[in-house]
Amino acid sequence: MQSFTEENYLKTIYYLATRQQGEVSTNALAEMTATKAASVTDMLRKLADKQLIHYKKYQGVRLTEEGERLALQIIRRHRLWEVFLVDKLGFRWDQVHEMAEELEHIRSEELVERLDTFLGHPQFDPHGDPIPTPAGQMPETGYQKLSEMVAGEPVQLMGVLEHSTEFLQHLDRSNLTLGCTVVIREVNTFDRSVQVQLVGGQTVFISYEVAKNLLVNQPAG
Amino acid sequence: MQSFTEENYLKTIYYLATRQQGEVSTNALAEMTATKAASVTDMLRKLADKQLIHYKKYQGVRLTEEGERLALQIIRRHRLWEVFLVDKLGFRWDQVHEMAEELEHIRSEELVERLDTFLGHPQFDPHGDPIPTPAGQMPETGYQKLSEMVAGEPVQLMGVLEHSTEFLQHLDRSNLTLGCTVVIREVNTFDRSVQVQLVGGQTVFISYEVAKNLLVNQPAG
DNA sequence: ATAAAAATTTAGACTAACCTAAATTTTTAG
DNA sequence: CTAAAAATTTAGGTTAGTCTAAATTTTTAT
Ligand SMILES: [Mn+2]
Ligand SMILES: [Mn+2]
Ligand SMILES: [Mn+2]
Ligand SMILES: [Mn+2]
Repeated sequence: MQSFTEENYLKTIYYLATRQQGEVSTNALAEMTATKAASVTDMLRKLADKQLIHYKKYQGVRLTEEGERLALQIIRRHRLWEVFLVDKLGFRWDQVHEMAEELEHIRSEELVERLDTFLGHPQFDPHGDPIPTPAGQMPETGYQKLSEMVAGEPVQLMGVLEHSTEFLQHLDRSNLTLGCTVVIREVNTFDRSVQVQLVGGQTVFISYEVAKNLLVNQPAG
Repeated sequence: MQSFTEENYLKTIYYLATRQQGEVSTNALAEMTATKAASVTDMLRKLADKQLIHYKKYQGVRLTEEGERLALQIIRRHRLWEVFLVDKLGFRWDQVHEMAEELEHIRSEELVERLDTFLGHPQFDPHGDPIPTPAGQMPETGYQKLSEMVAGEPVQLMGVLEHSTEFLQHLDRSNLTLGCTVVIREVNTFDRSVQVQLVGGQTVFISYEVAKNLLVNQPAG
């Protein structure tokens, strides 16, 4: 049985590990959890004692199998609750993250499985993130960043890498909705901004900062 | 902003205050919260500092208006989540209390009001307990204990005073469901047990221990 | 009315999760 | 290959919420 805090560390270690190779550093964790490095060290020793992470002093940290299973369980709960808040209660996709941060810690296997059934076994959360399986597997998506695509291709907007209210509302104002198909008209070599055309014909300018955080796939392949 | 622990104390003070006259005692709180009297004293000083209770050393405790408002807000959340778990997720009425104990602390005004709308503004939780208003008023029910009724009257089973799994499952096995109408056939003067007849004709024997925890009203009046 | 019993508070300590400042180890740059 | 910089850990504290044991106040019973 883990505390809220321990669960949040596991989730954060998972998150950072998927965005880099090798071990996760103490400083990176301190920044993400908005605490100090000394506090992180304390917690790492505790999680290592519980066999949830591999930890050698000064060498960074990596989840054990059990630690990863727990992290994915928490992410599963987070994403299912987000689906509930959007699909059932009518919240917007930019409003749900903070509530899900609390709901993800409600501990009941049966609750989360019944919620999953109630929601119709969704595969993705409102931000396009895949929902881990009950057994603790993260589905592969094969999505690519819009910022890495070349002009000419039609792509479908599938997910976001940034979940802040500001970013999501910016997409709403640009008429960029998850699932929509766009054709890449031009990639500006100077600032790496992208110009895309929506199915309706509207042209949207997307800065590199934004394109970097948009996940797409190619409907053809 | 209160902690989980402070919220639980407020709720417990409210609960004990409605079941007796006068102030709530330190020992009663210690028993209900499964802590020790010394710990309760610490917390009472803290809640008094925050003006959530009236507290004079050795004299017991009473909620302030603000304290009562908060207590009722937490009870409102608890009962709405219980309705959600039973009506939407299909849990039985004897399974939901522990989960609601956690869910009641999720802090978002908008969440609870959207949940209320989603559930169709229910007036009662799965145990027949009235749901406080958003403004923090506890609706009056006028229900009476089955143990105080006399033979001959038809009554409707409206609520329970005991929420344990064992008690609720006992009612299920006795075919006593909320909302059902029964006629009181006999009240045994020796052990105060009650014999009632269901609409289908079945006769059920109810011990005083059980009858004391059943709330009914008289359909006529 | 007073002594014993019960209830309550105070004193002093513990744990989890955090902090700052100092010490240590690793990395980087000349 | 070393010295400075950066990262990390250790040392020593803090706060919330809990505990036990001792002191104090209130209640009860002769
Ligand atoms: Mn989220
Ligand atoms: Mn999400
Ligand atoms: Mn309950
Ligand atoms: Mn209830």
